Amino acid sequence: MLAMANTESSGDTARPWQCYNTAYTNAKAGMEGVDKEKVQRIVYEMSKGSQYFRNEERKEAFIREKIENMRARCAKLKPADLAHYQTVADKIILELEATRDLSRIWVHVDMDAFYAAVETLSDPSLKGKPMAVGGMSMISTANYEARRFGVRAAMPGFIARKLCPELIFVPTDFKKYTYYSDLTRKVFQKYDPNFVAASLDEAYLDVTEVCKERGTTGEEIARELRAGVHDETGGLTCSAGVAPNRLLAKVCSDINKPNGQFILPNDRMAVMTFISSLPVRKIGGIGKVTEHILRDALGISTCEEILQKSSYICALFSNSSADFFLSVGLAIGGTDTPQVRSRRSISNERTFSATGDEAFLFCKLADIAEMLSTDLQKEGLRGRTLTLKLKTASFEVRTRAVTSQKNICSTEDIMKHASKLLKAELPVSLRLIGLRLSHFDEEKVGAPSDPTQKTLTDYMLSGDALRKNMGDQSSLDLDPTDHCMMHVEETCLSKDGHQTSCDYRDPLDENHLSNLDDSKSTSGNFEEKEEIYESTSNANAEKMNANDNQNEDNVQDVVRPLLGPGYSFPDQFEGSSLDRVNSVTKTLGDVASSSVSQKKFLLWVNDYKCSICGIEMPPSFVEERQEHFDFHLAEKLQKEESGTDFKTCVLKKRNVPKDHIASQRKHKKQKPSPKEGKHIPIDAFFVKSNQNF
DNA sequence: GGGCGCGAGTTAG
DNA sequence: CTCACCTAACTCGCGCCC
Repeated sequence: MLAMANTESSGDTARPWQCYNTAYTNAKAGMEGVDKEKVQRIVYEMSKGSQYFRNEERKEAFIREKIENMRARCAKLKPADLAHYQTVADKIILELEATRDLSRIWVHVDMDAFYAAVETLSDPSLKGKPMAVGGMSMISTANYEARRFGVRAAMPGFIARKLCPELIFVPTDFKKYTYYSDLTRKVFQKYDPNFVAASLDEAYLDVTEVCKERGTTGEEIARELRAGVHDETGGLTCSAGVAPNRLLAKVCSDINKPNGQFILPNDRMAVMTFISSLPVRKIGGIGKVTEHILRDALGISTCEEILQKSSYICALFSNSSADFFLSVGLAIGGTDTPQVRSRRSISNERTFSATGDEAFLFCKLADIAEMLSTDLQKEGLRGRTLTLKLKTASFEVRTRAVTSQKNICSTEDIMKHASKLLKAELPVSLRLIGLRLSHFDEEKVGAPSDPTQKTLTDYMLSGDALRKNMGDQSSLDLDPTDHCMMHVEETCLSKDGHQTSCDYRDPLDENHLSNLDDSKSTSGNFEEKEEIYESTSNANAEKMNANDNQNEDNVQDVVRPLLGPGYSFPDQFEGSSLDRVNSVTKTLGDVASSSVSQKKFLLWVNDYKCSICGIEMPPSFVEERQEHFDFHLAEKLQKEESGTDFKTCVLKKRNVPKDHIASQRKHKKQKPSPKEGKHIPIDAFFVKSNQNF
């Protein structure tokens, strides 16, 4: 964050890096004694000039402006206003104080450099050497040896290597961490059967009862528990914080990291002394932006100062924010029995090298839709609001949402809405696409969310990161689903999920047209909905299966005749074999649904626009080959093929009675199809193997 | 003026 | 040799509609 006061002459000239602070230039456990200035300088040198850096600057400027506004508002406050806000603050403080509960003993357990420690356990030769779990583009965790160089989680690997050239990179192995996490949880269970798992390597335990039963202290319990974790896991260490509430316990577990513990007694005086000198940044929920705002707008750095400036807090922030800040100042946190909060949304996103190739983007979108659908089915969730997230080549993030009348969960339904949203943004050059589903079906509320950490790790598991870190070969056998949460009953579960989802989706499909009409009349969200029709004819599906075994020799042999003269063929498809053709005939569709092993092949058709291998085809191309599009790719096919080395092909086909099309067209803004009735336009379809172009 | 939908921003690891 | 900065879930505030 910018250390300089906003109005002062900028220090850019002398030491520009001092102004460039990212999340990971902040001190973390194990980073004491790090040459912070040197780290900052290197991070700055590596970053400056990049699109990422420019975007960071843009964000910073925005925050500075926000702070400037707040300062202006502060300056305008008259003594009478301040007196008013002081009474408001005092009232809130009294109310909060009344809720203070010092009767519970909470323990926050945090594994030390968890992923790195697990990796060292399975490969002892790593011991004592600086090591990071992750790859060149992102690091998940660094061990303590590496942290001494300033390397830490959420830092891009190439910067980490610059900071520490000796750094050993170990790829993420989620399965392993889940296994060890389960071992630690077995230990937690003994002290609090209702413990709250915050992530794979963190948990909160209410040990009040255990302490009573055994007539012992939180300190003793923490010691015993840590020893238990160490034994059970065969050598992993953890740190613990013992305090009267979860907010404090979390802060405390960080104090004597690694392999240590800190106890804050259940005594108001002790608690207040502890909190008063604590920097606000140490509090969970206060990140770099909030820290910046508190410091530069209000001159607040420690928790004590929150209370001292409580009138300003109430004057500047919303009720809920003010409540939060004041409770932090009072060191009041959660002490209740953990209410298992059901998740509110579920999402999936992927980063790739920035491109404006629409075919590629739709292909990515389909991948993400499928992954999201898989996750939804795993959890048995359906939701109404779909949000598309985009990150442009310049790192600007956009989100676009739609809320539909019915709950959705299938890949098709997701794509139906997602492709609309994406289409509206074209043309754009993107480096990330994500999809989120929220607004869940009420009947399914209460499903406990899996607190498993799915953050940096997931990125490491995604094809993109793997590809970057390893050769093409190795990513072939990496099916991301392999690494996903290992429920023991996974297979049965996912089957059930599938079944149920089909059960309720199929009737909807039958009513598809009327559904569309309904939602159209009741909601303005789907103006162009009429474009999309699906048809999943069983006859066609069977036809396809009958021809399932057909083999093709070469991508080029299939595609070249379709391209006709005048189109060049990208080199990278040279010699690719079409060994997994699974459609009826040698049509475009076949090519599309084929896994072109090792090589990415992509075909996209949309409103008479068609591109093959990134080459855009003229409208006549599709028109001339109309018969080739007359096929369906049944979902069945996807299911059968999932788990093989290629992903999926989604086809949206317009296949409705002529008169219906005509009536729909009336509402359409775009120009009607040139040969109405004869044509069967296809909305979009995609294919991919696991490779980059 | 409450509820809802959407978009942006924040946090954590 | 070079290149390379993530992902999930939440919260807040605004604008719209009844």
